[in-house]
Order: sequence, then structure tokens, then C-alpha cells
Amino acid sequence: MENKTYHHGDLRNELIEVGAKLLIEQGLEVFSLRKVAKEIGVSHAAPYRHFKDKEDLIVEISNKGIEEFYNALAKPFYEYKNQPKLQLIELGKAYIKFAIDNPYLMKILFFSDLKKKIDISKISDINDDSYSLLVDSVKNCIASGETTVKDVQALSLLTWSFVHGLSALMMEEVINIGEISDEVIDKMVKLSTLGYFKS
Amino acid sequence: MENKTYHHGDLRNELIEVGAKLLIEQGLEVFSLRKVAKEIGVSHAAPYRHFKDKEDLIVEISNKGIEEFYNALAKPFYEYKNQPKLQLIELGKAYIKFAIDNPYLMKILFFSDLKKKIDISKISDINDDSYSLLVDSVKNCIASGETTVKDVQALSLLTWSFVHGLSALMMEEVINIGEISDEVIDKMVKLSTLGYFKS
DNA sequence: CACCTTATGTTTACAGCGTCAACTTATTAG
DNA sequence: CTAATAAGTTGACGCTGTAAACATAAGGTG
Repeated sequence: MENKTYHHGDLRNELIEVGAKLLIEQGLEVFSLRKVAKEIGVSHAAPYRHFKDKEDLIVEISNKGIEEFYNALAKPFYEYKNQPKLQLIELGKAYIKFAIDNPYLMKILFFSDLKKKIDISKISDINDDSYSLLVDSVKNCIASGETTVKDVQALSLLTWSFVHGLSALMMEEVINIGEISDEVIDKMVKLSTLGYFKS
Repeated sequence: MENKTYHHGDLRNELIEVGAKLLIEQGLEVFSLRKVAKEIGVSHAAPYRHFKDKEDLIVEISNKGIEEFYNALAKPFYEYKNQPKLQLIELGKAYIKFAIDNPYLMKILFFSDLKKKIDISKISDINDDSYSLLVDSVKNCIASGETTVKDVQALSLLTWSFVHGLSALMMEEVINIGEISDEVIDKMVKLSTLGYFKS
């Protein structure tokens, strides 16, 4: 064993992988570069050959997290492509479930200073991120004549706000509704659509 | 000048006051006990005569913040006491405005590990905090027959989730809807009520 | 008043952190 | 083969939270 070479060989990727593990399991507040280095078995300054600073590594980790988030939403998006209303509901449920399963990641993506800024006024420009899935789904709903509200931007923000807020309340355990079950999530998301869906 | 006495006299309160200023203006991430001590002009270990540790001081500051939050919501609550629907809408608007005006405080209250837990299943037991204002308002709306949904718990969670989520998106600047104006907030909150209010 | 106790400060010390500079070693280009 | 460069290590700095030892002021008791 102990195949100790002076040069690691793939340190950059291992920093991201091990860093992601620590960051997502333990949270941003206790995340430290030195811990990551120690875990890998490399000196405390080694990460600086691959990342400008601590934030730089976190951003890299976040980028992988954003991909996972996108994939989690893309699944129901394509699965229910031909059922606009159901598609929007399933998108919301997937959003909430992802948040509950990955609270530390969500905090970094949405509640830290590293989060991405999205310009909601430029809906047509967005075509490759998670938000565009929501907007597309909302458009589908409006186009299929199922909604009372016709304003894409407003309806997107409305639905996003709801699932985002419920996610936050649940993942932060601000509320205690006993077991957070799939049924509860399903019920709440469907309830939230009452306003802008017919019948 | 320089009325330097060995004993400060009111250090505990000044720690809370100066601490609150720094915490709410600059955020939790850069908040340090030593900075607070230096700002007051006292040694870096002095705070430990009044607070067990850093977290202890932050909790104390948060408690004052929770009071302010409550007051911000209590104002419209009592002002629109006899107009259930308007009361709920104004509560939501006040919530969002407070969040936008006090992002760092809101982050501590809702997105840090110091947040208070609220047991939504014990609605009847709650009678003195911000959440009870919302629940009362929802009850008023249901009682006055203005809503389609009759489930107090579900409707409370629904409305809370929406304003909470919109607050988060706005205060974190995740979205950029240009100027965050009173009109935008008003529009969104009213739109959100479409589902559970008649006509 | 003098004395002792307690409350409330200060100083010193330590470990962990991010980061930088200086140094070392392996890899690679010419 | 050799020189340049990439990728490690070591040691240092200042900042952090926190604890222990010490100093001083305030208050109560004789």
C-alpha cells in the first residue's frame, strides 16, 4: 500500500469530490480547506495549486450540484412532457424533494453569496438551466388553456416562490408537520395550483 | 473625554446593541466576537463574562430581531383586523418587505442553525408569536366564508410558503425582476390568493 | 471603616483557519 | 540531457473562538 508519490496525479478532481462530500454532508459553516487536504492526505497548502482560494473550490463544487439539481428536475419534465398540468406539479414535487434530500447544497445554491443570478425578465434568453424547465412548463400550461393566469413571468414566479418557500420551511425544519411524507408534499403542491388551474 | 473605567457598567447590553448592528449590517459570515469587543473598546475576552460563547450572543440578538419581525407583522394584523382577506394580503406584504429590508436577520432566523422551531401541528398552542398572526388571519378568512379551502393548517402553510419563498428569492437576489417595487409585491401577493379566495 | 467575596474586567496562551512566500521535487518541452 | 514549469511541502502571518490565570472594582458583613 502507501503508494505515496510526491505528485498526487489527480488532486484537482479529488479536491472537488472529497470537498463535495464534506460540504454536502456537513455544511458550509464547518467546511474548511485544511480538512479537505488532510482527508486526502496532502499538505494544507496543496489546494492552492488548483484553486485560487476557498471560494473558488466551493464554486466548482456548486457547479456539479447545479447539474444534479437540473437532472432532478429534468426527469419529471421529460417524463410528463405531454401532460402540462401534471408536469408542473411533478416539477414542483421534484424540487421540494431535492431540497429536502440536499439541504446543505440548496443553502449554498440559494442562500449563500455564491448563488447564481437569474434574470427573470429575460425568459426567452434562458434555455439551458433549471429555471427554463419551469418556464417551459408554465408556457405549456398556458398554451394548453388550462390556466386562469396568462402571464408567463408572473405565473413562473408564483409557482417558483411557493415550492421554494415550502422547500425552505421543510428543509430548515422551521415547521414540524410530523413526518415529511410524499403525500404531504403531493397534497400541498396540488393545493397550490388551485388558483391558476381551471376546475 | 476618555472616561475609561475598568468596569464598563453596561457591557452586556452594549454587546447586544453593537453586535446587532454589525450582525444585521454585515451578515453572519463576517461576524466576530473580537470585532464587537474592539468596537466597544473592551478586551477580546470580555464578552465571555456575559455570554457563554459566540452563538449565545447571536441567539440573544436574534431574539430582539424576532420581536421586530413580530411587530412588523402585528401592525397590519391589527390595522386590518376587520377585513380578513385584506388582512392576510397585508400580512404577506409586510412579511416580504421586512425580509427585503433585513436580509441578514432573516437568514439567521430562517436559514441558520439557530432558528426556532415552530410546531405547526400545535396551532392551538401557539398564541404569542409571528406564526399565530398568520394562523389567526387564515382562520378569520375561513370563518368569514371567503375561502374555498377550509383546512386551516394547509392554508396557513400554503400562504406562508409562498411569501417565504418570494421573500427568499427577492432578498437573495436570485431573481432580478428589475426594481423590487411595492407594486410588484402587491401584484404577486394578490395573485397568490387567487386559488383559495372566491371571486 | 476594614475585610472578604463576587462580579467583571485584562492578559496570555492555544489550536484551527485562510492565505502567502520560499523551497523541493517530479514532469515535460526542446 | 537539460532547462523550464507544474505540483507538491514547509513555515509563517494575522485572524478567529475560547479557556486559564490574573487584576480590579463593587458590595455586603463584621
